[in-house]
Amino acid sequence: MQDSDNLIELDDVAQAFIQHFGEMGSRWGINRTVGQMYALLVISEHPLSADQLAETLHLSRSNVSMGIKELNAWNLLRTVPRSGDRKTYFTTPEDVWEIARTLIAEKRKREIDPTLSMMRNALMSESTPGASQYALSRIRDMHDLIELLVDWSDEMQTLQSTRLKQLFKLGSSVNKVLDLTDKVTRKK
Amino acid sequence: MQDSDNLIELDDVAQAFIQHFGEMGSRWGINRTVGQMYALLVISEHPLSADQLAETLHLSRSNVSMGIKELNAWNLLRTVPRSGDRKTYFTTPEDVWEIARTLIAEKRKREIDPTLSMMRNALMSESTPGASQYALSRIRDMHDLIELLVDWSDEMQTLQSTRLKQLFKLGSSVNKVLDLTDKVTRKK
DNA sequence: TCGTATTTTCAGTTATTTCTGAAATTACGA
DNA sequence: TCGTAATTTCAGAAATAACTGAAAATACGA
Repeated sequence: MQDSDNLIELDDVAQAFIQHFGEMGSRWGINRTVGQMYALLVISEHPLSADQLAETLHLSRSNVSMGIKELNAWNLLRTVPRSGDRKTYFTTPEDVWEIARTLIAEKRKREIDPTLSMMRNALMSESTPGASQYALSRIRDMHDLIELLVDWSDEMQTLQSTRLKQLFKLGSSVNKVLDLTDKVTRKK
Repeated sequence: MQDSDNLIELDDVAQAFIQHFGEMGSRWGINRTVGQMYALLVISEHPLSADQLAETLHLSRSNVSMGIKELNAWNLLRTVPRSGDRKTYFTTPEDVWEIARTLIAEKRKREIDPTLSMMRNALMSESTPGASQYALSRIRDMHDLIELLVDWSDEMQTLQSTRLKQLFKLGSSVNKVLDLTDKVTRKK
């Protein structure tokens, strides 16, 4: 079957959603077309083929191919095979919490870990003569803050979505719980 | 005093730190030179003039000017006037937690709020005929998740740094506290 | 295994962003 | 208030990123 892909019809809401993801793409560090592709896949009830993505979004087939590569590198796609059809169809995870987890993990890998390790490195060479003590202390502050957040985020990744939801809903009233914990654990 | 700015000497650690921020800049959605400028200011013990930034980092004066404008738009700079000197000198907040708070607030404003409001809009027009129910439900899921995180983040912003540190250190053992809270508050 | 539908690659083009020098503007000390 | 140091603006140049079509590679059904 070579060209019987049915073109996807986009209603106004879909149109706006896709366009927005395209425009925000640059701010989020992905390119326009990749943003649009993901947006379309998210709101599409059925898996789509690369051709359908290209046609619907008016992109070249090769552009879509690279976009898929990119999204795969981010672990953001699910592939759906169809028996008797050579094409591969793509969709996104149903659960938005799963998507969020993936995004956080991948962003961390790309945007944070390299920086952490660079800073760790700088702090190791503390012996290096000539390195400003002030600079090192700023770097240490930064390193420690980021490490704290990253470790915390790792632990959150292990919690179930329902638990996470509960925790986030709690918000700053955690404060009170902490007060309580303070008194209970009685760390001076 | 027109050209007696003393050039800043960069030791190896400083060099690596600055270069890294330059390279990561693109991933973080800022440009190379702005990243370098901020890195230098962070690890610099004393405030620096625009000329010093330009000289030290080998940037044109006009580029530095635009960089400062950008960093100001992000609320990431402190301006230090010097009596008897027309130049303005720049530095960053000392407290890395303050910097983090600012970054989070500004990123949210630029990268999340617009999306939230677009989605809210889509959900309002629920009456709009022709809009796919499936799409709307995915948008609602996404909206609710992001709103939850954003609201939580807002509340965190109100906590003191020490409290935040405590909370993040607690990590997933919050789980246990939650169990406890569950039992205490006895919400079915 | 063969033939072809499907996907990927990549060199070249187009679009976008970043950076610069020169000119205009601002603002401060004398 | 004047003169000039300091800063900003901006049009064009340079660098980077995104996108395309054509050709190569892959892989699946028959």
